[in-house]
Amino acid sequence: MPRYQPRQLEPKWQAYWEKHETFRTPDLPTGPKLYVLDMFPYPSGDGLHVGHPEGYTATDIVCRFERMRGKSVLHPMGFDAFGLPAEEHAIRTNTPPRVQTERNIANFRRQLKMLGLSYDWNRELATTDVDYFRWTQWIFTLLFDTWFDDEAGRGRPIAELPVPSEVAEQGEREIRKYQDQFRLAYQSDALVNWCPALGTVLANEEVIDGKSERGNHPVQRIPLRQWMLRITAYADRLERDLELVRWPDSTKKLQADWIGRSVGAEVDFFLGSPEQFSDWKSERSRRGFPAQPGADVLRIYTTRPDTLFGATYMVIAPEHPFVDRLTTAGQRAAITAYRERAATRSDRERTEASKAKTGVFTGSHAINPVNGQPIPIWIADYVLISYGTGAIMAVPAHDTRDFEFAVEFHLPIVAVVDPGSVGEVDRAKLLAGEQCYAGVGRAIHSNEFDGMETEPFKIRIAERLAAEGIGRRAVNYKLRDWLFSRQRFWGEPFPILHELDGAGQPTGMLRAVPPDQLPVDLPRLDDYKPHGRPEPPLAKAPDDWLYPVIDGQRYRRETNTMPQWAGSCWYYLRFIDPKNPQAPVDREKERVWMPVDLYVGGAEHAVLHLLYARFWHKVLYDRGFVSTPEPFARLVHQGMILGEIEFTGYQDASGNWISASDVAEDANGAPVMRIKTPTGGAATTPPTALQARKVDPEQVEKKGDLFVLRELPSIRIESRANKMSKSRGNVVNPDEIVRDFGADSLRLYEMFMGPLEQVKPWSMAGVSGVRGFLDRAWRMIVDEKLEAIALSPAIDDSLPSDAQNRVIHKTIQAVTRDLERMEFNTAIARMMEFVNFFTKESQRPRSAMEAFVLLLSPFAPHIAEELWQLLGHSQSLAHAPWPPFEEAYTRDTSIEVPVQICGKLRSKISVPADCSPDDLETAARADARIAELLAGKQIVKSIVVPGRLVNFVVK
RNA sequence: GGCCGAGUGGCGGAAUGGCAGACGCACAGGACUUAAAAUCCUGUUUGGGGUUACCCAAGUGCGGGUUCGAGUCCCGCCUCGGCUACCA
Repeated sequence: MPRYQPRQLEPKWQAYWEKHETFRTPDLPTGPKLYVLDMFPYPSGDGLHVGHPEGYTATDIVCRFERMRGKSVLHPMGFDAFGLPAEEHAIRTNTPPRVQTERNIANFRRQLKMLGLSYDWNRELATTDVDYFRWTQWIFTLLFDTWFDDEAGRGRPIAELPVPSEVAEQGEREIRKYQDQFRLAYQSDALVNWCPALGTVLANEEVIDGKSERGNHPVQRIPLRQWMLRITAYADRLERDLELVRWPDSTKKLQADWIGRSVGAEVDFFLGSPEQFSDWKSERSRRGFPAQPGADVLRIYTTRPDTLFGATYMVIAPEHPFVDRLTTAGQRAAITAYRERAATRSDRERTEASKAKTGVFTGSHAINPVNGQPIPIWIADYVLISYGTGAIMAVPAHDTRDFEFAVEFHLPIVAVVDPGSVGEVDRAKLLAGEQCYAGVGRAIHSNEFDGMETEPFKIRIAERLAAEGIGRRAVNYKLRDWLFSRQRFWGEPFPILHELDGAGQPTGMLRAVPPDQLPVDLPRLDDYKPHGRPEPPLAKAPDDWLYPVIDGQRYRRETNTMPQWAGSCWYYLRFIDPKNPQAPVDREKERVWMPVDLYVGGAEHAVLHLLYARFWHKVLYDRGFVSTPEPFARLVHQGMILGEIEFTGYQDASGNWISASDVAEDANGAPVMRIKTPTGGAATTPPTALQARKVDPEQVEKKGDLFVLRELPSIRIESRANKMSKSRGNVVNPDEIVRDFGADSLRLYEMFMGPLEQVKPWSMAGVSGVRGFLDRAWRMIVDEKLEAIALSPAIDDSLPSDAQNRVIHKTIQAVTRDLERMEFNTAIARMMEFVNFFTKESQRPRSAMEAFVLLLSPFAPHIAEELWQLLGHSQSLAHAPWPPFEEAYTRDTSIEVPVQICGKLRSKISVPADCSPDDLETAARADARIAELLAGKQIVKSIVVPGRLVNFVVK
């Protein structure tokens, strides 16, 4: 037999690990703890993708390595199993979504186990488990029970919310209504993205170009009662605490940009006549800036209060509540038409039309508070109702959007910032209103502020506005509250009850389901179809589910369900204590295991999942249920794995090759002839459609930087790796790789492809390459010529020679260091060098082979266990100590040092490793070749770097 | 448009500012074999020179700069990829 046969070996060891519970993690760590987490997968019907094992193998290697170094490792896996595909399947087949979901989970579990990942499967969970979502619901009730105390900067129980006495006097129901306005989970009538085809409302981030992310269906905006989570209350802390975590800078920046904190000022523009303006101003001076703007002003938000003198018009969002009031009779028809169009216009249409600004004059004016000038008020959809105050002052000279709008509608442009001599700005054009400049400079046309630099001016004018009661400093965030409800069946039901009156009508009073009555399980339905109305499928539930009676009071259950994000917001906590019936997680266990020390997952979750989870974590922290301010101490993103590199050529309808340099893409991304219009004018005929053809690598050759057809070198061929997709037919299935090469080869290849975080193309030849390495490693230890399994005759109990010791200890050192840095590809290269060396050795000491097997084991655990057993061990190596290296053997006694003349390599000398700089220089001068080249030259300078090089600078 | 990342042999990639191309793939030649597969050995950046050992020159997307010395640091571009998009 004994060739290396992963197909027999791998199931054997997987069964062994399972039987011996090799990777069971104790409830509490027995040594230094390490919590390593993968982003758990959505169990789709397609099964695992080769992208999954990339991150999973990386974390598995870290876990196996650290276990051997004595750490108590928590390494769990689960499934993010709510979601639309299962529900769509349920609708098609009229089976409960749970059925298909569990089938998919079983397949994912099988595939994950097939990879030999060292999870503690006793901790497995799915977000759809009733025992799990019971606590998701419990956390929702906690959000419902929490308000954000701005002064303390943290969430507190709603019972501690100060209630104004005039409210308290009106009794219990008024108090509850008052409290409802401050809860972190609240209801709101929001304009939502209603997708008729999916029968659900989507979050903004699930809508791409006006189409649903899933299915690409059209989306409309309609108002609907929705559950919202007040994530904006935590915006400041979510941004600030990014400092506490070791995450990629790019991800931190993405989150900070998404939160989008900006500091500026709110300013009130007077809506009365110029004659009343001075009265208004003096009244404001007396009474100060009101917390809520009255009807006599239009309140705007700006980050550039220094440009107030350049405000030549104002714009309010089409949805702004003042639109009706500000519209004059003559403008009414135009305004109404514009508002209707804006309401029905999808985001896609807005995007496409973004080149040209649109808007309508209301007929009204407001007065610029700094100079008393009346300026016109317009409505336009480039101003968003949901940001700031929904109204802006337009400063066309210093804001590109305002500039485009002003040019379009011939509005005045007044420059108030002198850029001085900034590179690309034409100062004369700016002053003439022909160019826009958004940068900083020195104030002009700003009365007594002329000459001030932008930054001090901002501070000065803010003080002035505050003193005069017409403005105040303000902070805004791009982040919006989180639209948290979905009109679907397959999600966590909200643990919320709507109180009903005697006639069965809602009273508007809410209560959370009491904790002892959780979970609220999903009811069985006759069918799972959405009805095309924005009313959730749960409204079709049987009455005994829908209308519970508690303490004699009849209620209607909330019929919305939570979005898929909910379950992934806290799963990392449940893994610590997955079976706890009393609490989401035991506090003592939480305290010792948290935070997650290493979290690995795709960069596509850089914003949403990671931001939502941090938000929930902070609420749990404020309420005393977790002990760390941040959940994920360190984050790493694995890079995407692309398909095999493909050569693509293009042909026209008659089969003539078209050079890739002459190919462009049309609006749909289809290849067409590039239109050459030397004058830059628009083409009159539509471009010729082309066919993309896969070209055999044999027919292609490299010419300079490009690839061309071998037969027809004038034809350029595209060479690139594409995203794996069903439609392209370049998806690699892990089942096939395991079948053909083995799980160890798949693991090893995914790590050997390149740095973990980089995007990399798949290559089947590469997989067989690492398989070749495992074959060689096997033959280094096993005698494969024999029928029975036996060690290679080269293996004995001798002590390693000096040369062997150097290889052994250098390899241990390098692999250990690379693992600590998560540089897996170079660690594998070092092990390959080890095998290349030792297969040439006729005497292979057992101790050396054992050290190698231990080094290999985190990467290729099955073959390593098998070899470990062959080397005479009866126990799994999973907890064997990591081999140490001896410093002395990692240093060579004699080293080769390059000698340069004027930075060019001219010779190499061999010297003792501890050679002094003086001796090194002497040895370099003594080298025959160097001496010859130095003869007759004057040495200007000698650079001697001990152990590295010698460089002579000569004239 | 903005932000982030990446450009090194035929390919994936390696290189604390110090010998560019480790390791693997692919390819070529050789050994073993009746033969093939498998395996083992040797070679492979480009151009030029030499009988061999070898020597010379150029070379990490492009153009500058810092330095004794730059794939690596700085400035300015180009190309590709990802994310994002009127946030006042």
